[in-house]
Amino acid sequence: MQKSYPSFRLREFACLSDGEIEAIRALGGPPIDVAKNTAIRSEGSTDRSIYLLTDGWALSSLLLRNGERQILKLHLPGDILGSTSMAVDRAIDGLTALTPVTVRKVPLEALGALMAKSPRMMAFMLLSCQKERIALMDRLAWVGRATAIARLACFLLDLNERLTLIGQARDDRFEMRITQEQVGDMLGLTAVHVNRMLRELERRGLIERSGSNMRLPDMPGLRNIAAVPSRRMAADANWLIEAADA
Amino acid sequence: MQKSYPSFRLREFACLSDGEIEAIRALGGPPIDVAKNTAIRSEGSTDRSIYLLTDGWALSSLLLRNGERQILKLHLPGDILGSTSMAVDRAIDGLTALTPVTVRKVPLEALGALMAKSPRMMAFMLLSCQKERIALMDRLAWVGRATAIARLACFLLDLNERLTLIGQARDDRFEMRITQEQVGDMLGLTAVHVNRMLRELERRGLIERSGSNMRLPDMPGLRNIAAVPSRRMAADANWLIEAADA
DNA sequence: CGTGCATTTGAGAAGAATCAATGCCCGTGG
DNA sequence: CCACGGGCATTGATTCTTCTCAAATGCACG
Repeated sequence: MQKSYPSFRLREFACLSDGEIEAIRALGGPPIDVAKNTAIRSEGSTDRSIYLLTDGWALSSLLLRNGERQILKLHLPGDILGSTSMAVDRAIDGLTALTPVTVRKVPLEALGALMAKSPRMMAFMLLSCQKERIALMDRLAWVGRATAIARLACFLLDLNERLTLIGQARDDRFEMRITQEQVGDMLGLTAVHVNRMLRELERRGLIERSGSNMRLPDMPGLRNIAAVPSRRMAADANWLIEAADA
Repeated sequence: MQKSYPSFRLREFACLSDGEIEAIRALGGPPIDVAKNTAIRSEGSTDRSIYLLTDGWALSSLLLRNGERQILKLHLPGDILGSTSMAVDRAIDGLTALTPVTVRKVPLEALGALMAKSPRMMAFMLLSCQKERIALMDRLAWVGRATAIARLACFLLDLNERLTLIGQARDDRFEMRITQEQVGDMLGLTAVHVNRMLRELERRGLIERSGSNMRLPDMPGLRNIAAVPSRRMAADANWLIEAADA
């Protein structure tokens, strides 16, 4: 249970110094605990703050007029939540705690001031935003052009990879802290169909489950089903960082 | 047929001065003409330049391993193409000319230098990136949680709105410079089904077509079918711009 | 030991894909 | 001028995937 904001995501472009990482951490207000299944910030809210997710899983979602909901992203510790809202006057996406969660709030003005002072900081935010955009592109491709079982395979592979990075998965084994209905809302499927496809993956020996524990015993098999190659972002940000330094 | 890069998109956050807009225009190299259905830049290419779309329609797409393709965005004149690739070492998305197209190429280094010199310029890129991210979120929601006919309604409303902004649509009337197959690749549908749903919309009096001309005679009706409310981004970017100025 | 949420299962319906033709428009070459 | 071919749109018949509705099971928790 780490209670200080983890730096995984901040280091991904290797462009921030330790001091800068400390500065971001310092931006965050006191830790706020949010109970499971509670809104951190609701959609349409005028609270355009950004939240640093210190601990627990959260999700960002969007409501449709027909009453359906699309989950935009499953957020893990170290993620920066709600940053899209900097471009509009009301929060685009709702933020909900999936598990008990700890966040630190960063007012937009504080972020603005830091970015103004440090061009590298702004460059980091820009690269980070582009990276989120890529993640969305990938998911749009899953949802638009892959079968239910392929989407599920993509989801599990992606989740495993992200959890491994933050030490919440080992040997392709992790805890699923998300319900099948929520997975459905991420992938554009119903809970019932998610269930059937999970059982199908299990039957084929591609996953193993016991309670909320998940294991991926056959990664090549899963990758084979998944429609898209997982992409690794070896980010070479020198073109921007060096310019910002000059 | 405008051949200088249009400034619609550059003005959307009201944060760039005329001089800055001129500076962006100046970044672009000589106009490059690209024939219809030709790649501007292919997926996976090491060319990480950015392209300013001066004239014509283009699209950004992603190939899946199963041979399918997901179209990520339909680009109109004034759009900035390919900027996601700044965060990775190979181009994420392929760029293709949908009609005869004119682009101006901006090397990443030139963009980096401009952004380093002008924090407002970088702020603009950041806000613009967030806005694209929102557009992707909306589309993920259409594709994930709306029926075929609702997706089509969303698409037509969105296209009409964007075309109106650049003067290529008047009185909800515009030219569709995209095939039904391509629309399908955007919305996660087959060309056949796109056709059926278009005819259904026509039958219900929600659209009128003759050749490639499209008219939307019943906007309220279309909006009623479309699942998501169209969002307008009244961007208040003062929190960032003023900070960058200080 | 209920109570409430999540998962599981079944049966049937609906939505969209697939397969296969046909028609239409338009540019090209004879 | 007209036949021809290619790309796109249209249509029908059929199949397949996924949803819907409904009910049962299991499980955690007070």
